[in-house]
Amino acid sequence: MDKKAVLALIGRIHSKANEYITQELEKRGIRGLVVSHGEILVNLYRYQRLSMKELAGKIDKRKNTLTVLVEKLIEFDYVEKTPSPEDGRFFYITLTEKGRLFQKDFEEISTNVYSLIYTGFSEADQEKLMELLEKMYKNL
Amino acid sequence: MDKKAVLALIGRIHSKANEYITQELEKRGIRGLVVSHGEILVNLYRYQRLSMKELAGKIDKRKNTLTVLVEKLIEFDYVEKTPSPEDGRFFYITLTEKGRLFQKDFEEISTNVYSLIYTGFSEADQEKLMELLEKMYKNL
DNA sequence: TTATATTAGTTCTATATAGAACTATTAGAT
DNA sequence: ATCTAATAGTTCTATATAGAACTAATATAA
Repeated sequence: MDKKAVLALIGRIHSKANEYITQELEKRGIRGLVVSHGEILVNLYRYQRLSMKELAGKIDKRKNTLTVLVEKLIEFDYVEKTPSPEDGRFFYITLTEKGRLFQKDFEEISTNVYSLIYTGFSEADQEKLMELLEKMYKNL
Repeated sequence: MDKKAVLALIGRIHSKANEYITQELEKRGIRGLVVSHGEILVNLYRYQRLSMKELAGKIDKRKNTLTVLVEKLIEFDYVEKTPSPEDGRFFYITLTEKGRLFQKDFEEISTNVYSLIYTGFSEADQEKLMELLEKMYKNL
């Protein structure tokens, strides 16, 4: 195979994986959300409370994109946004009860997608792949 | 590093690489085009004449997306579209003179981006990476 | 031969995403 | 203390992308 196809391949994996995850979300009745919304929620499961800027950093998207993504999560009642009392520029995003309710689903989907993509991969392969991709990312 | 970060990493590489390529295009005065347009042109450099459906297959995008992408390439005079005389359902996309003129630029950009991302990679690393990514893609 | 199915492509609509310009708030310099 | 910088976030606009429904043309089956 042509080694010059690696970027195309990465793009295809990216979009196929997103497609798979979106389908898994729909299977569990989570409609209208895409992977980026899921990444936001997963970060909130881990950190409980994050500002817009922190979230943007975590999921590697611009802050205006975050505004749109979080608006949707608020609309669907997964998260809420409250202004910081200490610094009027900050807004804190936290999970609602409904948001917390879906934690298990998101964890299961994550487990499923990883066991799918890593089918046939040894531990060493998984580590090697991460190592090479990290090196590639740092080159960019 | 968490092996469960591989999809996020792939997404980041994908978008960083696209960003880099778009910047390289702009440096050479090619404005308004993104990587997908470049992929179309590169396929036309190789195959000269392709139908919309064939192009969609080559760049792994839906046919309605192709319609939009090709419209832009026509608008900027990189390609032209002519109906097939044999089968009225097909349209053939071919390069214009201006399109051919930029072949060298696209090839240089491709060479540059690959020498960038593969910095510090041995031949064996490059092959291993392709092998692992192909396996991952087939799993999806 | 004619009816049906398939195929190539477009149109319409929705949306994630980003760039640019903007507001509002806080920090820093003098 | 006041002026300027920086920072957090939003709004506006543009666009790649896809799903669904559509048109037009060809292939297939009866």
